[in-house]
Formats: sequence, C-alpha cells, structure tokens
Amino acid sequence: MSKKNYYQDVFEVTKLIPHGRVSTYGAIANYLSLGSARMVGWALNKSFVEEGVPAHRVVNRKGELSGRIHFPSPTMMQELLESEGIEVVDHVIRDFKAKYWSPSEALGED
DNA sequence: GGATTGACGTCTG
DNA sequence: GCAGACGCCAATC
Repeated sequence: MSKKNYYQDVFEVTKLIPHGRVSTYGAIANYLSLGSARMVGWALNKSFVEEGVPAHRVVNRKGELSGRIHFPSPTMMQELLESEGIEVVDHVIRDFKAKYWSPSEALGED
C-alpha cells in the first residue's frame, strides 16, 4: 500500500500550509484531484484523529471559518488564526486573498 | 443495502 | 449582484 488514502493526502497538504497562511477546500480538492471539495471537508473532519493537522488553516472559498463549529470550541479556530497573525472578523478572514495559500506553492517552496 | 448527510463549489435564474 | 438548486463522492444511519 504505497498510496495513502485520499484523506491522508489531505492531512499532508494541510500540514504543508505555512504559518500565517490559509488554504481552501477547493484548492486542496483540486490539487488532489478529489473532484469534490466536500471530500476535503469530510477528511478534515477526521483530522482530529490525526495530530498535527492545522485544520484551522483551511477555510471555504469565501474565506469563512465554516468549520469552526466542528472544533472543540467554536472560537478556537479564530483564536488560532489570530494567534498566527491572521485577522479574523465576523468569522471571516480579512485580506483572505493575501493570506491565501495554494498547495501548488508547496512545489516551489524552496 | 438504500437513503441521507456533509468543514464546498459552480451554475443558473 | 444575490439567492437558490444541483453535483461531488464517501461515510454513516
């Protein structure tokens, strides 16, 4: 079994998100060719079983913390993002486009 | 084993 | 430009 499960790939990509950056479900889904952004969200739902997965850095295309409700605390996600220097207003990332990080950037990380 | 749901995204009206 | 509906694919009930 050299190939990991698709959600394991989601964990890996999510872990690759730099500090102070955020990514979207669609970007990861597109990068992993999952075909559905929902798969990413569902996979991240299991991310709690896996440690070291900054699921709080993953938001929807609108930059909204749509998954905050699945966290131990609905404010934990925002607190974590603010702790990384990401401004969050009304559960929405400010300058989301500027904080946006694409998994493709991991290729030329260097 | 079928129907529903789900941390979303894109299209059409 | 905003709102509503549909599609994705897998897991859970």
